[in-house]
Amino acid sequence: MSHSTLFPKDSILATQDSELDKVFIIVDGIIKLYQILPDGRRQIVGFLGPGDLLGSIKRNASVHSTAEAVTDVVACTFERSAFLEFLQDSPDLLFELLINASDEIESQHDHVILLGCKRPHERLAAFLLVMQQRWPVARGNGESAHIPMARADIADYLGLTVETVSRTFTRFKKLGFIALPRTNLVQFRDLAALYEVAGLTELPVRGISMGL
Amino acid sequence: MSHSTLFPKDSILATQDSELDKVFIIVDGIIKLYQILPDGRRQIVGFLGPGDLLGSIKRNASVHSTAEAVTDVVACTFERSAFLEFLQDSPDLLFELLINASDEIESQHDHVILLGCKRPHERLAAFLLVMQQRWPVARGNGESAHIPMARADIADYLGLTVETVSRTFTRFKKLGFIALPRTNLVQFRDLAALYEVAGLTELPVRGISMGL
DNA sequence: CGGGATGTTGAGGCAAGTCAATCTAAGTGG
DNA sequence: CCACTTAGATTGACTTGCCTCAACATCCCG
Repeated sequence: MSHSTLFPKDSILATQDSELDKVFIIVDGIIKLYQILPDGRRQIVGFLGPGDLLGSIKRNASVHSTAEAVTDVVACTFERSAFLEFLQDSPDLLFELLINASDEIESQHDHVILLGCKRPHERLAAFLLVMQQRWPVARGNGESAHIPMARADIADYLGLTVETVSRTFTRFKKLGFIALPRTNLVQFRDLAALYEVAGLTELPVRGISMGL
Repeated sequence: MSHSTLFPKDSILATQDSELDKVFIIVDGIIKLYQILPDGRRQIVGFLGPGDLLGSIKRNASVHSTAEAVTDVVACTFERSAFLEFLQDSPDLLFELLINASDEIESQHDHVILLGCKRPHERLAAFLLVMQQRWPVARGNGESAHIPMARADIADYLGLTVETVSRTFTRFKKLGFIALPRTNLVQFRDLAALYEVAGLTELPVRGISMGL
């Protein structure tokens, strides 16, 4: 009924505006969901990780975003038709999915607010804090987060340029908020300050994400 | 089990971060959903109109956005508990809601893309075109749209200032794309040009919106 | 017919984008 | 194992589009 598949880094799991007759549950790795405008501008609408769901529930299964593996990804693959049949027989799961979809709508609202009225340093601070909580990784001595995506990905997610993202990282370093032993390893030196900058008192607790 | 209520213009149907034990189905009028940051910045995350649904499905029914009537609103009101019971007994409706939630996620993706990488005139053009299709109103001689919300609402929805919105309206007038007999009546003079500017070939067809 | 709220227009500043150069890290092949 | 290559990240100089601030116009509503 389902089987596990390995998608190597940079491989495409689904393409913008094309049919997709599969539903994936991410087991390991990170996926980015993005759309590209005709002139090349790109917006990443979200990231998916272990436990998250990728695929359209709708009958006409056209997918609106491209899903690309940021790291090697292991995903559990279902045929969409089989997945839908299974759904028909278990209203509990159906309800569960609806709850998750509600959570996803809230997450997208957060993203809209981030893009609509926050400044670059607020955006990056919020991003780093969410990354830290969402996919905990092997930690060093203090609190730290592994950032699997490239600066360009962060930029396209936050609605900024790579240069601005890079400068903001440097600013955070100079302010003593973080340390950057490697480009993709953030060590938190002053979490309180980051929460302050991000305009958050606590991080929202949400269920699994649904990517489509 | 349910009853119709009139909410006068500017009245609040739900408040950010407070409990809401009701579920509304909008019968008439327009509602704006927004969040306000501690320092007063506001982002409108969406508008709801006839047929759209307002309220949380989750058990812990905390609402994350404020819902305010842009015009006089007539809404069909359900107790959330009763609504949930009714849902339990009709998996078809449950599935229907899941489809609508998927649509809503796509709409929010569109909004994210608009805020993340589009320029002011592209944002306004897209907004006007969506408004025209979404809630068709009594039309004049040519194609036109009634815009019930104030400039400040449009600005906060598009992530711009009122000044920029106003200037962009003026620009569209001068370019002959639209005419503005009244501030809230847009007559389309060159739809093709607006589609071009908005970067759209066709408008996405979506089901009802779900506001939470 | 006021008067306050809303919308428009103008002038100027600045934050973030653009362009360009440098630095770093990770491969790749001899 | 080390030189070479290349992609990614950082830093700097410059530009500009949108925001800010301010004045004025217009529209409602009492």
